[in-house]
Amino acid sequence: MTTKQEPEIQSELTAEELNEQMRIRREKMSALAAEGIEPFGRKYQITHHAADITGRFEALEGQTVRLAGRVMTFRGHGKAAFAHIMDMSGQIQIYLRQDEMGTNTYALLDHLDLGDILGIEGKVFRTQKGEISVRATSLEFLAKCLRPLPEKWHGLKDIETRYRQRYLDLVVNPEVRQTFLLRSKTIKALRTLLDAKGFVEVETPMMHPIAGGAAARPFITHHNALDMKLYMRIAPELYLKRLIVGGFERVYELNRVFRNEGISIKHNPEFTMLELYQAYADYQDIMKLTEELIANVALEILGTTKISYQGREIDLTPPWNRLTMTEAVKQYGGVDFSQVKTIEEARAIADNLQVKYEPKDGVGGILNNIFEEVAEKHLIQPTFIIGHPTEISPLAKRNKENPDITDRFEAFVFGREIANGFSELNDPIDQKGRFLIQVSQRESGDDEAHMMDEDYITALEFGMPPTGGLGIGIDRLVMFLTDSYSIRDVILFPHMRHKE
RNA sequence: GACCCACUAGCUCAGUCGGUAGAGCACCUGACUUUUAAUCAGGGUGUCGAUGGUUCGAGUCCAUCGUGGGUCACCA
Repeated sequence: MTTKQEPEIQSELTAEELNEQMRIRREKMSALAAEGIEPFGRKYQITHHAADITGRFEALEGQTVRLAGRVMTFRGHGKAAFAHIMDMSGQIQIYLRQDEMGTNTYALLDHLDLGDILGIEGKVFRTQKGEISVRATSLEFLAKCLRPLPEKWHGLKDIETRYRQRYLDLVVNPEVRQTFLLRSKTIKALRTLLDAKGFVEVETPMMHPIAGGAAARPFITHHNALDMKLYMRIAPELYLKRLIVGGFERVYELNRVFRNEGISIKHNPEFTMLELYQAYADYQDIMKLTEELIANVALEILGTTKISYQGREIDLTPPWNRLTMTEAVKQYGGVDFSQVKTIEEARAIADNLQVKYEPKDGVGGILNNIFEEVAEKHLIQPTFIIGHPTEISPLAKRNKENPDITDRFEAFVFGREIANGFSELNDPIDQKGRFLIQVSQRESGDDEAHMMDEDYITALEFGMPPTGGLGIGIDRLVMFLTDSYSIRDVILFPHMRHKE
């Protein structure tokens, strides 16, 4: 005879693992259960949020309301008590009296802890000190909080804990909540603006057989059933342009891309990008669209196009300044690159300015390095840099007058690239040639060079209309709009090393 | 990847010259029916990030490691 053996599950923490406060909270939880009250309750129908009550006090005074939220403060006064509870909208004070709630219900407060989530029913009133409050008639435990919350006055400051346990950050640091609400509004505003212009939002693959559309190292994964290598996308560009070939004239995708690169205050391995493509437009049209989009989002979210970032005033009002890369290098580096024809001349100028370059860099690559070194940091006010070398722009259309540069722009704010766009290269012969150059660079060790994408060339051979395209780094945009120093402050769960 | 900084109670932080581990909030006990950083009386709850080393003695000095942050490199 065999008996089914239940595996012994060690789900509860041992007494040694619990500190005093956690132990006491668990005891209170057990005490509630012993009285037949579920410490982790069920559905609670609310009638109002905290801000509804404080905002419409005159209309609601004396009326019965139901609200729910987390207990943030508690002040006991014997047979009466005050608490603040916080919901999505904010906080409101609750006044509890033994004679109004009944001795039994009031006694439940003995088992209450800061952080517990309660449902409260009561009447709206104003205290003698003038605070709009709810006079509780009943109380329900919706979730017991078994761990002590961070301190009410100083909040949670430890950066590691704030990122690893973002929920705590959100509970105790109201400005963090604001930042992420603003992020959500920014993304919504962008969608609304684009939808109004006839752009269609699409979803293209995040797992690519060939990682294209940008110069970056990809994350590599594996499909078991097909036994094939896949790359997490570094950009949706080549798929979105296939849709332009297919007749979608205005498309956009606003979602995550993944780049296997370093982490910094400006870089997270996964970040959010808006990419859009507009058929029959060129980079000039897209520049106008870019400044209009960003200015309108700021207006929508902040009510102004003049923002303050890290103590600097930044005016996002269109039109933004436009400067060619060569002009920028002349203005900020004092060197005239317009007449440079040979690699030797370019290297000499770079050496003179102590700007580094690699053997693979041509005249255009060196110009770009110099630009980044001498000019970028000066571009505080919104500026479009245009006329990027063809060498560093393998997907952009050549300029009609000068085939060595492209009809491309990058938008800089506070010295940081915030957008990148160009007239798309729709000539399949030229595109194949550019890919071949990339492939040879890749073979000589540049693992950020493009891979050959024959299928994309085939798509172009069917004919892609002249098209303007744009990419906007949404995290960086949100950083500006929320005056956030680090990209981690606008990403809910930034990348962290696995602990333990 | 290099360099610099941080890591002490649940949280925010002190900790002198190497000599028994501290404060505020939170928590516990008691009082209190309009408080709001409630107040009053009492109570320190700790693997000082980890491991070695020096020393009679290490939170403190040294080394290595871990995690996080910053600067640089990298990332057009």
